[in-house]
Amino acid sequence: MHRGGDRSTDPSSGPAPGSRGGGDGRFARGPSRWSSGGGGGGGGSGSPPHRFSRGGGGGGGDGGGGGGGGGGGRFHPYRGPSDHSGGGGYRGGGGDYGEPGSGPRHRYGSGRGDHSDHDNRSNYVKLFIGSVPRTATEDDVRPLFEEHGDVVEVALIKDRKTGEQQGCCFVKYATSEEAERAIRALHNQYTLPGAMGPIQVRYADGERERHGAIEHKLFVASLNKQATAKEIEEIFAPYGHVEDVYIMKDGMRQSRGCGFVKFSSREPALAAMSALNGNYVMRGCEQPLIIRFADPKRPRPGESRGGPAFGGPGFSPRSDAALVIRPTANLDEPRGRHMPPDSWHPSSPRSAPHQFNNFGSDNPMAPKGGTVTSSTDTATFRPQMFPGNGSLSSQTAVPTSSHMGMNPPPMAQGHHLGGQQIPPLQKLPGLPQNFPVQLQNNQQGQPLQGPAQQIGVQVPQSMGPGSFGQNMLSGQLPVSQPLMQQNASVGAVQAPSAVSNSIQAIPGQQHLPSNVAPQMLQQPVQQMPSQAPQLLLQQQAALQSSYQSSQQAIYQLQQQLQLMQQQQQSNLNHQQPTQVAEQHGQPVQSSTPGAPNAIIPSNINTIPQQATSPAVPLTCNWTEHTSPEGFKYYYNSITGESKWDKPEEYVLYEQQQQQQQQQKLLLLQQHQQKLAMQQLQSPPQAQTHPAMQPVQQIPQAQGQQQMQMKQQELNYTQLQTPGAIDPSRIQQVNDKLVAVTRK
DNA sequence: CGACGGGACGC
DNA sequence: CGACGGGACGC
Repeated sequence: MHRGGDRSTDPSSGPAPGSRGGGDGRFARGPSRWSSGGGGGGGGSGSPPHRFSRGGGGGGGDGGGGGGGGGGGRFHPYRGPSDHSGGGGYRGGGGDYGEPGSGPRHRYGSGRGDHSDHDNRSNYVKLFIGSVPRTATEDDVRPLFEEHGDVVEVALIKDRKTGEQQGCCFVKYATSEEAERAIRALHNQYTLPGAMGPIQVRYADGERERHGAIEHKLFVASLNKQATAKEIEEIFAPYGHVEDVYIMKDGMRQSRGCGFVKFSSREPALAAMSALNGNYVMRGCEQPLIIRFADPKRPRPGESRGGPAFGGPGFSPRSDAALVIRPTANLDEPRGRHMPPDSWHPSSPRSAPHQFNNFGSDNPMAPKGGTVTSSTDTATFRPQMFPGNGSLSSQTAVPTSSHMGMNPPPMAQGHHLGGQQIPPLQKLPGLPQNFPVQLQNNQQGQPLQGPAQQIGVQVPQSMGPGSFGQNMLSGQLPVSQPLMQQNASVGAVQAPSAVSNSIQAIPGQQHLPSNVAPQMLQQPVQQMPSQAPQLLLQQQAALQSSYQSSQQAIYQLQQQLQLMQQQQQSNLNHQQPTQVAEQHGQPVQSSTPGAPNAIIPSNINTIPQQATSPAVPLTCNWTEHTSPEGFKYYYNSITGESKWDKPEEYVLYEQQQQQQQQQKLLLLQQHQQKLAMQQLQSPPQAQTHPAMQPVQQIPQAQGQQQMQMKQQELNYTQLQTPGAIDPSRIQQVNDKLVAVTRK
């Protein structure tokens, strides 16, 4: 489906044949796992060479005899050096591959598998490895992968006719855990001798449906053209595991200022987008990042395979962009038609950041060579807020959709991000030069510029790879978990222990999945009475953490809700469809407040046609899916019917979900506010620094007041609308919450 | 403003 | 078996 060759027809994408000098520069570029278009970005300045000889490897280097050892003393980072039982393992060049030594699964028989046990096929996970030099031998490749699991097979792909190697190979592991580990550890991070670039490690065709079929790719624009992929990754890493970063380059291999960032799941992508889009200004840039879900790659004519046939659930979109492409039409396009395949590039009116345009971050660019520095000081991060002339007056008629709101439910996202229904921009009165908080970290002496109402806040880099991002990946919090605890647990992940775990494994940062500047790993609220700037930074970090956990937790909630939907839909017969309502102890039904909707016979779902009454459709037999081409459609699990148009029942269902979600968000965000206030109220001994006080505390105090006021107001607002909640109302409330929460 | 990576997926 | 109906980026 999506292999490197996709763009082979694009002449501009091809490198000038001779111009690259054999790629030596890239060879030395270092183990960044990120592709950076064609060119080496910052060049190999100072970055250590690819990791040929590694710790325990012994034979990692030139292969040759190294491989023959059968992995004897090979270090296995994933299970410790001493435990290598992979007996038999690999022998030199022979086709005789060892079986997974202690593999938990069935054996596949030695050598080739029969059709008789085709079941077992699925027990091996095949990876496709790209950027393998044609001259490479198995000895060159296998040791690399042995470090991350028991390699069942390495197969260099040869042209069937000519017998020439094709520059890629397959590696099979027995388990997807191993495969996943290898991908994370090796993709774009290791350059084989003679290769033009780092190896590409991904699930092979066919495996992709089982693993990693879904990509969650963000298109990111307004990047600093000097930025390296690594720096970009650091910006996004706090929101989740960044799988890949690609910087788009022009013919001269200069950055075009835009690129793609891939997450491994949707929530962190959303979280990152929500937090950064329109808010985060890279150093040297005048515009904040623009972030959207990437358009799907152009659907190539004739590619409908690659996924299960259309018509049922079970296949997955190639990109979340699908959610954006098509306006979710329940509001103004009830008879939504499906868009023709030509419209993959809807004119993309940007969700113009109505926020602040003047930020004093005209810092001189950092020297290119210094790509190592954390991007901590390379950006201005502007949390989203609304201008308030000091007093977030209650009626900040907040523009509802032109800005990247906090977290509109997925359906609403389409409106925001798709840009197809963006109302005319509302000019916000008095865009604050002084107000929102210049979140800067440049410690190089740039004073906080504005009046006293500025708070420096640290950019999210402080979290490190082991923080909540991964938490989110590893699993959702139990649905039944109370909100507060959820939130607490999110915060807990930020505990220093979680972070330091990742530290200790870093002798040289470059071998980590994601780099963390060590200095950033301090506990945000660490006690350090000595230096005022430190304290400032710590407070900043604390604020930032709060903000981030907000994002994270909220998106976890969204994820939960999605999960709940799915569960409700797929386990109709086994599950109480009313957990959500019960959880809140209050009816969420709009038209029937107080109705006993907590007791819904599950068989109501078997008669969806009659259930068109908005009364009680807490579940829905229709589920939303996305075709391989990225179009949404709807599938009825009972009738097997599928249709493009959004069924009425589903619309209602969505509205309910939205309301429920809104409730949760309100609760969560209120809690966030409390947390934030706590943080503000007890800053770590910062008061001893008179110079900092005016800057820090005045706005904080104001913020508290505002927050409290705002919270009351919000509560009120919510109380006013227990029944019919219309989407725009929800959005307004939500936006207000955003404004408050982020303060 | 801007949109996809070098080619490459065997038996 | 068979497969997408019309128009189409204009201020």
